[in-house]
Amino acid sequence: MNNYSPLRTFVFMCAMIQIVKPAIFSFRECLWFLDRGYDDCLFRISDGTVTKLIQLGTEPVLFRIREAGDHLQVEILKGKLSEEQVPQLRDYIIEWFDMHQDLGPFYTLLQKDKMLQYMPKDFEGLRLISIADLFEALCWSIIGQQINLTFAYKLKRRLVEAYGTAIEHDGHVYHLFPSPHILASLSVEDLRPMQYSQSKAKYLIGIAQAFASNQLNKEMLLALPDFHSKQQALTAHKGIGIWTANYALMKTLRLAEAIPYGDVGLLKALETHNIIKERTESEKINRFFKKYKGWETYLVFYLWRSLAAPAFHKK
DNA sequence: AACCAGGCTGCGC
DNA sequence: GCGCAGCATGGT
Repeated sequence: MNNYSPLRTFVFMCAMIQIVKPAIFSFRECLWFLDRGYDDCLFRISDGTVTKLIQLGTEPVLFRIREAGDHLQVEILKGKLSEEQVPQLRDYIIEWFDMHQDLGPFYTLLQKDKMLQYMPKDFEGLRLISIADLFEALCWSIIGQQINLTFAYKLKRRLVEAYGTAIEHDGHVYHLFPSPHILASLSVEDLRPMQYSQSKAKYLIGIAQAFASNQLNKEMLLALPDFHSKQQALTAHKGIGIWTANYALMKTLRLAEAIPYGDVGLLKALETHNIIKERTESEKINRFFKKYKGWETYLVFYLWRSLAAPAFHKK
């Protein structure tokens, strides 16, 4: 074997991965956002670490990330990684916390803005947390349509606990988001008892069927040439409007132009920062976002961050 | 107890 | 193409 690498073998056997932190990156800020008072069932935050279950091969893998000096340290708690899966998990984490971006230019823009110039200091190092799985992102945004987030997280938890693969570790249960195949086989009546509305249940099952029959997937979207065609590929499905499509394009493909227009959280934040007075001032909103070309969804994410309860706001 | 919530569809113009 | 009613259900 001429490609034998002692270091790589060592890393593999210890089931430990290290990722160097980029500049302007705060693991603490990212975890704070993930844990900002809601009850997300797809990871667990504790003592400055986050623990999550994912599926890379046939077996689920449970991993935990902690901060250690200038890098993140990833520990495998359950399951085995093949040698090819080590870099896959690395890439997954880098994508999850959007570690490739250089936030410098974004902060320069924010500093020019009287109302937002506090953000680079107060939210320093916060990254746009992504949802790598397009199916999960779409389901989550459909679940979140027109209901408050507390309730939305409850609905998600019921779905995940009923249909997602679960493993237990150290007294805690960890879940995978249910596969399209499983959700595609459900009927509306299966979801009604979980307080899903008739239409929401229908939309979710319809999207699951589109994924299960391979009419829709992330690769397909990536292959489309421009933003508009990606958006249309999504809004072609029942239950996906502009808001839902853009939310998914923001969280999964991390596209800057995927502004979730009409989002009540966004509108509220624009009001509290005196950027608009009425929620109907769409021209004003467009003009505002023009100043942030290339960083629109990052700005949306930071505006969402600004909505979090002041009690959580770090000094 | 009214009003709101990280909207969408279908209809009438 | 645009505006708007109707929807469905828990939170505050």
